[in-house]
Amino acid sequence: MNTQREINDFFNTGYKRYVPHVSIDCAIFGYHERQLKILLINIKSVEGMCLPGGYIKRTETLTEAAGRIVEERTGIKNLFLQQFKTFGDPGRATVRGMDEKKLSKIFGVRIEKNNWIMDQTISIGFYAITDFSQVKPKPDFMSEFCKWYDIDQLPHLLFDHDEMVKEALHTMRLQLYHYPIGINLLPEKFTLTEIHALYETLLGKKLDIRNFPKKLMFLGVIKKLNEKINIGPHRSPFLYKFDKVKYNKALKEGIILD
Amino acid sequence: MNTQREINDFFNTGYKRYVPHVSIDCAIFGYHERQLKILLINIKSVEGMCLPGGYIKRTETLTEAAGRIVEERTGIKNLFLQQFKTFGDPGRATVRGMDEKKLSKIFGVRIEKNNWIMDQTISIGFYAITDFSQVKPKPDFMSEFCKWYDIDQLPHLLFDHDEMVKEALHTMRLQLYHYPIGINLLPEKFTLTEIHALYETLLGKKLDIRNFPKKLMFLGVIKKLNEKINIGPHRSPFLYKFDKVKYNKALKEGIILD
DNA sequence: ACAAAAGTGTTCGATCTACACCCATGT
DNA sequence: ACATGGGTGTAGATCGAACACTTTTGT
Repeated sequence: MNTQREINDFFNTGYKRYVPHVSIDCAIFGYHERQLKILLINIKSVEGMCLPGGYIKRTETLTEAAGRIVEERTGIKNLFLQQFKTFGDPGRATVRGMDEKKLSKIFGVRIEKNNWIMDQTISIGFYAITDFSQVKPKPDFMSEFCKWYDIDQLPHLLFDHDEMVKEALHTMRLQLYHYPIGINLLPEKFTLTEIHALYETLLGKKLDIRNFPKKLMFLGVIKKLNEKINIGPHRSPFLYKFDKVKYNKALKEGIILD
Repeated sequence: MNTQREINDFFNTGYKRYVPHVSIDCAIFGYHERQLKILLINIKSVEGMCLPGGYIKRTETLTEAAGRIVEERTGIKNLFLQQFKTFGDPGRATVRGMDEKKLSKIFGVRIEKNNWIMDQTISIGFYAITDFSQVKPKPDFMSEFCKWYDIDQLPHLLFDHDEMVKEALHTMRLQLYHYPIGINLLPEKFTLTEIHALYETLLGKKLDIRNFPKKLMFLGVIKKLNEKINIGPHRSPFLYKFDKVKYNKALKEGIILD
């Protein structure tokens, strides 16, 4: 959605291609070297940031739509996506001082008060995680900025997106040991130290270095290789990789422990 | 929604009061004396059953809407309601042989192909549990039947409602020890045997009678009374009741064990 | 030899599971 | 006294948490 024509089409006839009144908002977490961030965008001429989102094409499943939205902002395909909650309280999406006149001006289209985009919207929350060092965030046509924010230095967000982030984080942390969320965040072969740092960062707490490998190996999604890597003036660590077979099984079914 | 006028209003101008393209479907579980059932309705002149559902008023929160839908079918207010998943795959709601002509005939209103009701809909799933012996199910204006079905003798359901039931059951069972779901299903004062039967039935598996009370007491949501009840030619069991304070706390926050 | 990071094993307590017998009550 | 359902305790296994020292490597 880059040309003016596409923008006009979106406002004028978008309701034919998209399901109106329903949107998807994505909490896209980014990890790299012990840092956890989240991708935020703004809305042109509106003060404040929010989660990237979009509408659902009438031909897409919800997960496909979320995947497309994530890909549009990050360029990354096939991320693991999880629906976490749907938000629809009345007034959730109102922004002070944002109306159809302002929008018309910003986007160069005549937008009426009854435009499909102006109506009440219910939003389905999805979360995903990727490696933020490999991502060049791309704003959508409605926004000027699209940037990674440190998870514990977030500004207050627009709409009900503070609550969305809270729920997304909570769900991600609950699921971390039940779904193989970690792939894509580490190189194909990685050390115990690396995956340990990853889990500590995602969970936001310390994990005992001696218990951690036991747990991971017990879950069975990673396996030790007979290979070491040279890391300079230190003992060379063994490499590990994800067990693709068990990993893909876990993606579909979750890791069931009882 | 009982008079013809209300029905006309619903099809003609319902989109003004309700959020179009979004519905709520409720898996209403019913428990009584070791039986677990679920409430199903039909759609006039359509073969097959499905979950009761409805639209969201523009002034309601999602949970309020779900509560109203549950109340309309059961007469019970203030049930514990939990959102479990949102469903929106394209084609999820198509029924063979159901079109605007047939609907027009059934409801005595002219319904055009572009009526708001005919468009693609995304549905938010909620579950609730009540005591089915206290409920006289009421069909809605679209259906002739509204009945309790035994959970393990369910027919195949319309739309994607087989999957909804599966997900609802799964979520309910996961949450059973984390939310105080059991109230409303037992008399105010109840015996260990009664609550034991309840949990076995909801979980669909045997629970050791000697370990079970320890767990429940440990969770702290019930407390033993210094009272017994006479049950005929047998030893008189003690009575228990829910600890309202801890119960309400758990309703809001969930029961956190770690 | 030293600095830096990797790697590893054991103990303790908590929790879960399995299991069988005596008690209270009304007829 | 008997039939019926109510109620209770313990031992063993498993799981999770806590904890400190030795090994490897390059300089």
